[in-house]
Amino acid sequence: MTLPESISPGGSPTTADPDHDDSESRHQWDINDNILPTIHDVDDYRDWPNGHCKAVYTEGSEEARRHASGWAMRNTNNHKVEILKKSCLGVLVCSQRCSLDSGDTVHLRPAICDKARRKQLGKSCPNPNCSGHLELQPCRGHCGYPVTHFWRHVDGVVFFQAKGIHDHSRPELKSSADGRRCSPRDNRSLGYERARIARKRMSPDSVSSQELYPHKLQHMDDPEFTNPMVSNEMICSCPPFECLCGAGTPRSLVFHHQTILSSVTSPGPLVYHVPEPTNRHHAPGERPTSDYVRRRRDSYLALDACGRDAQRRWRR
DNA sequence: AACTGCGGGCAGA
DNA sequence: TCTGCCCGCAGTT
Ligand SMILES: [Zn+2]
Ligand SMILES: [Zn+2]
Repeated sequence: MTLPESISPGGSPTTADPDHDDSESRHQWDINDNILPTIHDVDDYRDWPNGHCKAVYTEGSEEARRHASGWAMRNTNNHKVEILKKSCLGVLVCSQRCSLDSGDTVHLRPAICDKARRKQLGKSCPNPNCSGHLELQPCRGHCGYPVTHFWRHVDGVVFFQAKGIHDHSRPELKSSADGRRCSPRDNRSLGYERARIARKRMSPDSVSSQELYPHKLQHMDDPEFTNPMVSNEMICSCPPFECLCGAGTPRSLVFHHQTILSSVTSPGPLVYHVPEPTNRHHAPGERPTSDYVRRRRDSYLALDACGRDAQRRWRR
């Protein structure tokens, strides 16, 4: 497979370092393999896996046993008994994409149950100063389809594999969604009681703070990954390292994304979006590290075929 | 009432 | 054949 020339920034070397120890080299298996390797060391459970990643858990992990995730994942028919498959439901957002003065935005957790989810849609935005309603921002993180999670139990170990990069913000955690479900003040239809709603404060867990980010490169597999370019306003699938400087809104980068977004008719992974020059994602004057260059290239490779399919679909 | 997993069935690639 | 997705069923929380 060949890469577009422009992915290689500034003529930097793009040879991969075979000794580099990352999750991809640690997990040489695929969830569909007939024989999975004997596992010696396992991973700590993570709420927010993102990107094409794998993990091995023990059945001692409550979350792994329940096939849990921070993302709202619903069971889907895999036509395979051994492998449980789930797909992402996305996130509930305000139709007006409102934000508080603090910059907080709405990102409620979609109900897993179809019936319950239908009831959520159309309810008023929890922001007292907003007349918007809740709508579902679907996940299109895997070739235009929802991100999928696969779970497989073999001899007491739990193999986990994810496919796709979520193109939406994180929904609130299940625990805080449960809390609101049980809270009587939230059980009424928001259409009826606007006055009381207006007095209600937004639940702190249903909003996200947009802090200022230091110049720092972060991998999407990082448990603490937060990409300001993946927000309700902006969709960017440039994988997997992005600079978090300036709260993700350096003017040129935003302009670049808007240009890209307006050139496609349907949202989805924009895998051929190649910011140019690549070191725009770095602190001014800093060269991209060879690690950055290598992993960026690898991630483009991983998404290459998938992205081509998606682009083809959109053009029709 | 909602969550979770299962599996039949259908459609499109 | 593979994948996405809809639907209903049943057991659990
Ligand atoms: Zn709103
Ligand atoms: Zn998603």
